[in-house]
Amino acid sequence: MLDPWGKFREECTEAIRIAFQRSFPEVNLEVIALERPPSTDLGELSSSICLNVSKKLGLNPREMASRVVQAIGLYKAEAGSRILFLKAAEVGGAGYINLYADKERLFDAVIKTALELDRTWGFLKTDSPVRIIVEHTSVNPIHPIEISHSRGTFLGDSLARILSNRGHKVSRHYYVDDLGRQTAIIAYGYDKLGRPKPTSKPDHFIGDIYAITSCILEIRRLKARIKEAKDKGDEDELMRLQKEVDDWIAAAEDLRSRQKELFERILTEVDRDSDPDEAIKELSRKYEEGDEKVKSLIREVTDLCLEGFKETLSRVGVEFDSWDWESELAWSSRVEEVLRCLKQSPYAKLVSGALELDIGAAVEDLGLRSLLGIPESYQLPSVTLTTSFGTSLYPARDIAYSLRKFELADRVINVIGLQVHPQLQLRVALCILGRRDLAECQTHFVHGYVRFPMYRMSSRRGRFVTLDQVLEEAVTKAMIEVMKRSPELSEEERKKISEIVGLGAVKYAMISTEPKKDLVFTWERVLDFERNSAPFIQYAHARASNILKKGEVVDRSVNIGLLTNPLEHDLLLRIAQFPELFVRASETLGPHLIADYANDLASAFNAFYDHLPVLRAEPRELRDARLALVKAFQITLRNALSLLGIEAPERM
RNA sequence: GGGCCCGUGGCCAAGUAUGGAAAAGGCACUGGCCUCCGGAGCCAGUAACCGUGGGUUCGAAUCCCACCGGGCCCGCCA
Repeated sequence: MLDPWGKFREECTEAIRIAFQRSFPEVNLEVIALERPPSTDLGELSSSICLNVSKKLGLNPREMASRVVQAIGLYKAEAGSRILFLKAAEVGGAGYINLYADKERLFDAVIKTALELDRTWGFLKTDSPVRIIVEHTSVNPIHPIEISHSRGTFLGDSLARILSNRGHKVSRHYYVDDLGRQTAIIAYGYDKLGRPKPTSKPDHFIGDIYAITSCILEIRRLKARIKEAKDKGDEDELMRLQKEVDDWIAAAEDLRSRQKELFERILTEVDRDSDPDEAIKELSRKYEEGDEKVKSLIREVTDLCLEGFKETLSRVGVEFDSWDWESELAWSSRVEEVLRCLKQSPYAKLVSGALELDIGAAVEDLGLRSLLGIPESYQLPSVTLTTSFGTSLYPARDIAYSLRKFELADRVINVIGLQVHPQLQLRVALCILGRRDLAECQTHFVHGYVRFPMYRMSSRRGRFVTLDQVLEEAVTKAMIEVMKRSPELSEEERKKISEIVGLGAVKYAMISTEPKKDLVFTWERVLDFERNSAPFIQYAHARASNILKKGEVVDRSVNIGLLTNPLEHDLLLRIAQFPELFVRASETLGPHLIADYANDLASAFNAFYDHLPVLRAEPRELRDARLALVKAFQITLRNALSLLGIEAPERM
C-alpha cells in the first residue's frame, strides 16, 4: 500500500455511497465530497451530503444522517476485514456524517509505508503520464536576474519537481530572447566599447552596459522628437516629450554617478555615431538573417550574459534540459513558415509595410470567446507580426516557439509574470492556424511581481535588486547565525550550512505566497529565519536528524499503538496526509501548498519534540515507536522540501 | 477609456478548485518555559462583522451582479 490515508478516504466514500444507496435508493449521488471536520473529536473525515440533499427530499438532515450511519454500520459488518481503517461513523452537528479512523492501524500503516518507501514516500504516480514542458525564467540576456524574475525561477523549478515526481516526463526549458531591439542595443554598446572583458560578474557587467547604452539612446531619440515637435509647434506633444526626457536624464545622472568611466566612454562613442538607431536596426536585421559577423558579435555578448545566469542558477540548484534560442527558430525558417501560413489566413493585413493579424476579427469568426474566456465587452487589438523593414517581431516568433514546444510535449506550462495580451493573442493565433487543440493544452502559469515599497524598479534604467544580491545577504546572515549556534563546526561545514539555510530562506519567501499575489519585498521578510520560513523548517529537520543520530530505528516490530498522545496523533495525521497534499499540489499547480504544508508539519514536530522525550522514553517499546515516528517525520519533511528545491540539513 | 490580477486582525498571510460545524499560521504586543534529545524552539493571552452593497442558498471568505481601493498591461519593445 502506498497511501494508507488515501485508502481510508476511499473506504469512507465507498461506505457512504453504499449506505446511502440502501437507505435512499431514489437519490442519485454524483460526487461524495469529504471534508475535514473542525476538530478530530468529530472524526478524521466528514460528509455534509445529507445537508445537501435533505431539502430536495423534504427530510430532516439529522434523520437522514442517522439512517446512513446505521447503514454504514451494517455495511461494515458485512465487509469485515476488507475494511482496514474505517472504524465508526456518527451523526454530528446539523446532520453531518462523521467518520472515525482506526488510528492505531492507520498510523501503523503510515509509518511503515513511509519508512519503507523513504525517498519516494508520498509521491503517488499519475495514471496518465504525459510529456510536459515547463518553460520558466527566460530572462532576457541583457541584464542580471532580478529578484522579481527569481519568483518565476523558483516557482517554475518547483512545479517541474512536483510534476516529475508525479510521474510525468518533464522537460525544463529556457527561452533565450536574443532577437530584436534589446539585444541589438547591448551588442551595439558592447561593440562600441571594443568588446571588453568583464570586470565583474558577466551578467552584471552586461547589465551596466545595457542600461547606460539604452539610456543614452533614449535621450537622443527623445531630443530629436522634441525638435520635430518644436518645428511643428505641437505644444501638447512637446510637454509630454519634455517630461519623458527629464525622467531619462535623471536616470542618466544616476547611472553616471555609479559608473562614471563606463558612462563617459559609451557617451563619447555614441556621439561619434551619426545614426545609432539605424545602426541598431541594421544589427537586428542582419542577425535575423544570420550574417556571420553580426552573429558572432551578438552570440558573444549573449553567451557572456548567460554565463552569469548559469553561475547563479547553478548556485540555487536550478537546471534546464534545454536552452531554446529565439534566433535559431528564425534561422530554421520556422518563423518564416508561421508567417507564410498566417499570411494566407483572412486575418492578415499589411499596414504601411508591416504585417498585422486581426485578432479581434478571428475571435468573432472562429467563435473563440468562450473557448478562451474572453468577455463580450472586450475587443482584442491587432497584433503586429513584422516590422516594415522586414524583421519578425516577438509574437511571430512566439507562435513558432509554441508550435515547436508542442512537437516535443503534450502539455506546455509557461511560467511568466502577469501579462495577458500576448498569451491571449498567442492562443488566438494557434486557433487561426487550426491548432485549437494546442491552445487548450497550454497553461499560462502567471505569478505576481515582487514589488518594492519605496521605488519603482526599472531594469531599463539599471535600477533593480538582483537575485545575486539577495542570495549574498541571506547567506551572510545565515553564516552569522550558524557561528552563533554551532561554533564547534569547521569553517567548511559552516559555509556549507549557511549556503543551504540562506538559499532556503530566499526560495521559501518566493514560493510560499500564493503565486498570483504580488509580493512586497522587504529584507525583513526574505531574511526571516523564524517561524514560517525555511530555516524554521530546516531546524525541525536538524533536530529530528540529531535524535536519529543517537538512536537506532528498529523496524518491523515497532508498536505504533503506543503513540497515544494528542501531539503524536497530530503529527501522525499530518504525515499521513502528505500523499494527498502532494497530489493536490500537482493537480492544481500549487507549489505554495507544499510550502505551507512543510511549515505545518515542522510546527507539529516542534510541539511533539518539546513535550515528549524520545531517546529517554520509557519503556523501551515506546522509545522505539517514537523513534520510528521521528524517522517518518524526517522522511516526509525532507521529501516535501525537495519539491521546493530546498535542502534539508542534518545540522545547522 | 478598456482588460487582467489582488483586497481576510495594527502588519504579513492560509483557506476560494469541490459553499458546510468554531476563519489556520506568522510578525508585533503581553505573560510564562532551558538540572531534560539543539531556545532558529515551546505554552498561554489580546486582536477580524473576510473591501462595500445587493443576490443565490437551509447555509457564503468561497458562487453571481454592481461598485470602491491597489497593482499590472494596452508599442513596427520583449
